[in-house]
Formats: sequence, C-alpha cells, structure tokens
Amino acid sequence: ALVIKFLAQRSAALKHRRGAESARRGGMDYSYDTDLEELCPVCGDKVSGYHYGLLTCESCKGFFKRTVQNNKRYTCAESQDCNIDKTQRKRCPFCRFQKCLNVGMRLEAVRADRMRGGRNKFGPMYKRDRALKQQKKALIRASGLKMEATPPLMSSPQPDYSFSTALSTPAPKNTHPNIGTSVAPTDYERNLYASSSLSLSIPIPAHTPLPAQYPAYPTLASHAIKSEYPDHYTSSEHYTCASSPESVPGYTYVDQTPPGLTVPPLVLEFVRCEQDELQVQSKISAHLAHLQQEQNSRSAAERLSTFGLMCHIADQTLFSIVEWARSCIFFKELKVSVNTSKTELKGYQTPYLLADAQTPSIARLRLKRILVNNPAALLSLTADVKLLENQPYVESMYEQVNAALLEYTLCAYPQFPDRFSQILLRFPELRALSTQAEDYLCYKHLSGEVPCNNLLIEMLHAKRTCI
DNA sequence: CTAGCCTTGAGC
DNA sequence: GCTCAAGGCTAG
Repeated sequence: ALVIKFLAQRSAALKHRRGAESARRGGMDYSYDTDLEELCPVCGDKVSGYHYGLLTCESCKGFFKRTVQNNKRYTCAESQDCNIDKTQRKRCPFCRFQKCLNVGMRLEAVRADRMRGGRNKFGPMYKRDRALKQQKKALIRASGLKMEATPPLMSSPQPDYSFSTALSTPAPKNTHPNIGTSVAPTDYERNLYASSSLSLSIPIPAHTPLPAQYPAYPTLASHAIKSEYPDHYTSSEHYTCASSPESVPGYTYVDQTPPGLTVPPLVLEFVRCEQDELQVQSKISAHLAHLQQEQNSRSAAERLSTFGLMCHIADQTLFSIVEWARSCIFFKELKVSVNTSKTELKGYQTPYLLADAQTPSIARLRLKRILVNNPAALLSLTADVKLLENQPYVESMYEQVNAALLEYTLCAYPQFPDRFSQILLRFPELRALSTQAEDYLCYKHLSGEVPCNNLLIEMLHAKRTCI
C-alpha cells in the first residue's frame, strides 16, 4: 500500500511539474528532463549554441563580443546588483557583463586577431559538455520510462517524511551566492547554482605569472583578452588544468546507463541537482585564477603559504557544498522543522550570532546570507550536532538515502552484490579523517596560519559552540 | 547600442 | 563536404 501511495504521489508530482514546464514554454509538450538547458544563463532567452565557453543566447553572445572587442567600460547606476533577464538586459550593461563573467563566459574565447571561422581550443570542451548533457538526459529518461512501467524497489517507511512528499513541493529557488546580490532568482537560474565542487588536487604553482588583466573588472581579471595567442598564454593551461578541454584526453561519450536499470527517484533527483559541468569548470577556473592574481600582487612577506591557499580553496568548496545542500529537497523540508522548534531555532541562531559578533568580513556576510535564506543549510554544517529535535525526519532521510544507494548499487553493479556494504564500510574511515582534518585546522587557526575571512573557520567555530 | 541574420573556415 | 562557433553586417 505504501509503494502504491508513493507511486501515486510521485506521478502526481511529475505531472504537476511537467504541466508547469509546459505552460512556461507556451503549451509545447516538453518532457521535464529536457528543461533548463535551453535557456541562456545570463538572461534566460533562448540559447542559440555554445558561445565563448557555454550555451548562451545570440544577444548575450553579441553583447559579450562587443564589450570585449571594444574594451568597453560600463558603470552601474544602481548598486551593481541589477536583475538581468530578457526584458531588462539592456538596462544595465555593467551588471549584464558581470553576469556574463559570473556564469562563466570566457574572455579568452574572443579572438584578439578577429580571425573568422574555424575552431578554437574550446571545441573539445563543448563536445564533452554535450556528451555529459546527453548522458544525464539518457539516465533520467531511461529511468523515467522504467518508473512508468515498473515500480521501483524503494520503499517509504515513514510516509509523513517520504521522498514523494518532498518531491511534491515546488523545487527550491536558489539565490546567487554573491555578496550584495539581491537579485530575485528566476526559473532558469534554478539549477545554475545548485552545487559546485572544487577539486583539491588542482595545483597552483605560485610562480606562474597571470595573463594580462582586464582592468575594468578586477574581480575576474584573470582572463586575458589575448588568451588565444598560444605562445603567450600557455601558462593558463597550468593553473586551470582541471578546467581546460585538454584535461580529459580522449574523452568519448558512452551511455553508461545499463539496459533495464531502474534508477531510484532519489538518485535521479540528485543527478538533476548537479550543476552544469561547464559552469563548475568555469567557476573553478575563475576562482583559482583570482587566487593566483591576489597571490602575485602580494609582497614576498605577505604571500600566502601553500596551506593558506589550500584554505581558500577549501573555503570555496565548503561554500559550494552549502549551496548544494540548499538545493536538496531534504534540507528544504527540514526548514519547516527548524523553524517550528525553539530549541532548534536557538541552534540555528547560535552560528548566526557568532558570525554577527565578529568584525565585518566577507565570510560573515556569506554565512549570514546562507542562513537567512535557508536555515536548513545549518544541517550541512552540523551533521553530528544534536540540535535538531525532529530526529524521526532526519532518520527517515538517512534511511531513504541508504535505501536509494542500496537499490542503485544492486541494479547498477549486479556483479558486485556487496558494493553497498563496501561503501558503508568506508564511512567510519572518512569520519575519522574528517575529525583529524578538523582538529588540524583548529590547531592551524590557533597558531594564526589560517587566512582571515575564512568561512570554514567560522563554521567550525559555530559547530563547536553548538556542541 | 542592440540583436538577428550572414559569412567564414578549422576540424571532423 | 558538413558542422558550428567564431567575427561581421545592419535595421531598428
């Protein structure tokens, strides 16, 4: 009976979402899994192809080209946080260009020599991105069909907290994490900032010089207009190795969805929440280049140690994780319970107040912003903290995640029946490592080696205070 | 200045 | 020869 109820609810939820999507597109019958990838990440207009690093519309392509080619400087009449959508994109070119850079458009894809035609170094990257998108769609579509035909193995032990209940609520709307950005998120932005991750294995050679700056936009000055010149800017390949197209040699698209695989809806939802690959790459690239630029502008005495640089990257990673958590349906559901309990509210307020008490810092503003927007993000900071009274919900959440993982490993890796238990066996190890890293970070912090404005430290602080 | 359409040409 | 992401052109 529970399975039937679950399926009925999920089916209704999907119909609801399909209907909304269909209405948004003027009645055309798009399946819900093909959405979000055909809208320009800058203004939400129709995408016309890959332009300067990612899928954008024709007008933003032209705008970006004009701006870079003519080295235009704009100013914002407001507070540099104007909303950019199809109807308002002409209003503030400053914010429009900022947004172009923020979503990952590449200055170096604009040709300094204005040569027409041909292909540039981004070709393989576009190809790979297309392949990943196809793969994602295939996975979703394949299991969507399975869902219609055969019930999944997943059970829902606690109907009140079931995944289907969570799914039937509208998807969370994410706000851009930028400080001072009060832009109301629109539908096309829903998945843009869902999550991102930074690989800690990316090398940052301190001696590598940065390409020429783009003076008008210092926060993203790492990209060089002339970067297409191979002799001058081969160095950029080093510090952005993880994001360059060459970093995945010989990549070819293989549909890894085994035939007949039933992907649990929860796994599907996580796949859907994954951020666009190209945007993650662009963010990594931009962040590392920015770090590099800051590092180069410091005197030898002020220069950050390797550990300091690692802290910055970890900081960014943590921020991304919190952003991802905000997009997770479970955390969204948790918001209700956090808000309805005084004890829980106190727990939520503690890191908030802690952040408030410190001197103004970027990290503080960011932390506040996250917590104000969605207190449920707190759980991601306090996984072991017993400040949530709604234990049944949390337990149900863990159970559902585990059930989905079990089901997925059984279906996807039938030749390794103990894969699930093997994965679980790694958890204590990971937790031990995590505790060690936390202690080490605290030690480093106490000896003054962690850079200021570090979100990671503030959150660790908050966590220990809560305990 | 904008944005839709056109031309070009390296890589497949 | 085809593709498609560059740059170019131009009416509005």
